[in-house]
Amino acid sequence: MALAPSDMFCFSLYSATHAMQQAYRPLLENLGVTYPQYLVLSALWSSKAPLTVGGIGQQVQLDSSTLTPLLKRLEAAGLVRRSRDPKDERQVLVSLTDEGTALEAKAAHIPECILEKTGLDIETLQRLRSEVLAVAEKLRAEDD
Amino acid sequence: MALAPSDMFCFSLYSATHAMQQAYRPLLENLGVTYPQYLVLSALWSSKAPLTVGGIGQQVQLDSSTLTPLLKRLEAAGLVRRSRDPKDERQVLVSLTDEGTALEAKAAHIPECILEKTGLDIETLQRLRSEVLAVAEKLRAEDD
DNA sequence: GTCTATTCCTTTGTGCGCGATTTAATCTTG
DNA sequence: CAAGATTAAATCGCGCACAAAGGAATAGAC
Repeated sequence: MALAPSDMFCFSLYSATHAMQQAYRPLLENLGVTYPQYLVLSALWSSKAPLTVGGIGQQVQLDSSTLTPLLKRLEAAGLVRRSRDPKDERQVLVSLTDEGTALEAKAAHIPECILEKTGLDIETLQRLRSEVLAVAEKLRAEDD
Repeated sequence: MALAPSDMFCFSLYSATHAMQQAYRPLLENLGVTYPQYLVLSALWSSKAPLTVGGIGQQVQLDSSTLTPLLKRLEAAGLVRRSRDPKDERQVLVSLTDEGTALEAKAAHIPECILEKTGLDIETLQRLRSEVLAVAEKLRAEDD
């Protein structure tokens, strides 16, 4: 394709992200959720208290126009509840149902499966993660 | 969010890919194309001969169900032509119009803009690219 | 207290991205 | 050459992803 180095780097991210989601797909199919839904559930699993839509958005870097329909699908699947915060009726509190909480156990083996599929050791993965995340943050910072 | 290392790595890819597309957005807006459309055009720009839908798909790692509508939009924008290959009527040949060819010049500054936004030197970018691409290929190979 | 600005979420519209299926052309095998 | 298999695109349905616009609740300024 003869792209410039920066374009090639960006395409590698783009391409790897798709390959990564394909790797998750069969594992998540058993849980009946998509990769973005899994990210949202992960945020809820590691939070004792309910989270607002905006709070979830900060963690997964998605805005409410993406999250609202996604959360409605999770609600329709019986995994989360959505309710207005009585203290501030602008906010919507998202909490796990029993079924949503129980799903964490069924998802417990996923990270190890993914680790295996990458064929990398944890140290390399962590180094790459921090390098990639640094680029992401730099790009977002440039986005005046 | 307290993810496992492999999950954190995958999330970094996911997150960086979105940040990257946001970085391209203002640059591509001037050309009137999206990031995936830019990838398809890049493939055509560096090919002297017309490409088939499948050939483009190999380069950008997308299948025909994604490319067909994308190519129709590029055609509607007057940037490409689509025609059945007379040698093999199953295939569709995609070629650049004059306007599509001319767009390459208007896109010439993009890689340098992106390079600047990342704040990285070319060597680091190339190393990261090859590491990320290696993971992508490993994941796709695992996808029996 | 009222008026305005801000914040939070939702809605709408467009464009990916992909699994699954369909259609049409070509290849294969007997 | 005819019948079935294979290949290339297109189609359909669903779920992101995000810009832009809208509505409801709160916060701030006076």
